[in-house]
Amino acid sequence: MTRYSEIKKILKSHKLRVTDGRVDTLEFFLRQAKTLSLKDLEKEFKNSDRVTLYRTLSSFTEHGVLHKIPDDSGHATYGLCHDTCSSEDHSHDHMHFKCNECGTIECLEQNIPVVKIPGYHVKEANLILKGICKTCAA
Amino acid sequence: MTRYSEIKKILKSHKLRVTDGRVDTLEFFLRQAKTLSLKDLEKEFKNSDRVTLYRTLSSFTEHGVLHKIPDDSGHATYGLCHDTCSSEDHSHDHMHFKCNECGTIECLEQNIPVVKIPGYHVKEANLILKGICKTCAA
DNA sequence: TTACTTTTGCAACAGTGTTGCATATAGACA
DNA sequence: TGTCTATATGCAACACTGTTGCAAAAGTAA
Ligand SMILES: [Mn+2]
Ligand SMILES: [Mn+2]
Ligand SMILES: [Zn+2]
Ligand SMILES: [Zn+2]
Repeated sequence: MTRYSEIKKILKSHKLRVTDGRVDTLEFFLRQAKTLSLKDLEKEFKNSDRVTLYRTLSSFTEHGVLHKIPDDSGHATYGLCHDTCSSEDHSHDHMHFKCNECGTIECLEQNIPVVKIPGYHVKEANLILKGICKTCAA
Repeated sequence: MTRYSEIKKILKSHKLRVTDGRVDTLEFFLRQAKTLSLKDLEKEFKNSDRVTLYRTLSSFTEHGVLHKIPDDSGHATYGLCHDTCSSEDHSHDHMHFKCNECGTIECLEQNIPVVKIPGYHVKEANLILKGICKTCAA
C-alpha cells in the first residue's frame, strides 16, 4: 500500500473528504511523528492559506485524527490520535511533556493519575510536565 | 489593624510601592477570595486603564503576591499566593480545578503527584482538572 | 522639599484565533 | 462519464489578549 493510499484511507475512515491540503497535512504529521502547531504548518506549507490550515486542524480534531493539546503559551499544539479515535469516541488520558529547551511538546505513554475531590465531579484532566526532554538531556 | 493598613503591609513586604490601583486590586482579590483574570479586573475597575491592570497583575506575580494559573483558554487567571511566597521563593505544587458550568478556576489544596520519566528532567508540572465544581454540583 | 525611581495612562502594535462569503472542488448518483 | 449538491478553500476582515514605548504623574527616601 502506498503512503498516499494509506493516508486516503485514514481520512475516509474518519469521514473526511480527501483533499490535497488534507493529504499533505496528514502526511506531514505522520512523517514528523511529533506534535505540530498551526505555525509549524504555515512554515511547511508556505503557499497554503493560513485559514485553510487552521480549518484542517479543526476538522481533524473534530473527527478524531488529531487531539488538541492544551497549552498555556497561546500556541495550540496538535498530536496524532491513536487508531482507536473517531468522531464518536475521542478520549485521551495521557500526559504531555513540554521541553524548555527545544520547545517541542510530546505525548507521553503514561496516563494521568485519577484524582478524586469530595463534592466535585472531575470529568477531565490535563497534566503538562515541563523540563528537559530526552533528546536535549542526552 | 484596618484593612487598608493590612493591604499596605502586604504590598510593602513584597517590595511593591503602594499605589491606589494596587491597593484596590489586592483588596479585590482578598475580598473575592477566588482566582481572577484581567477581564475580571477590567469589569470591576471600569475607570482603570487596561494596561495598568495588566502590569499590576504582572508585578504582583513577579513579587509573589499572585501566581499565574496556566490555562488553555487564552484567559490567564491569577490566584493569591500563600504568605510564604516572595520574589525569591515563589513555588506552587497544587492542582487547579476549572468548572465547566460557572467557569471559575479554583486552587486546590492537593498537590500534583510527582511523575518521573526515564531520561527526562521534569522540573515543573501543571495539572488542571475540569468538571463540575462543588457549588454547581450541589 | 528635593531628587530619584517607579508607576501610570495613552497610543499603538503583535499574534493567534475566528467568521463570512463567494468560488472551487469532492463525492454521490444517475 | 456527466450532473448535482454538500463541503472545502481562499481572501478579507475582525475579535481579543497580550505587550511595548514614552511622556507625565506619583511614590519614596534623604
Ligand atoms: Mn497527546
Ligand atoms: Mn493556585
Ligand atoms: Zn527538548
Ligand atoms: Zn462551578
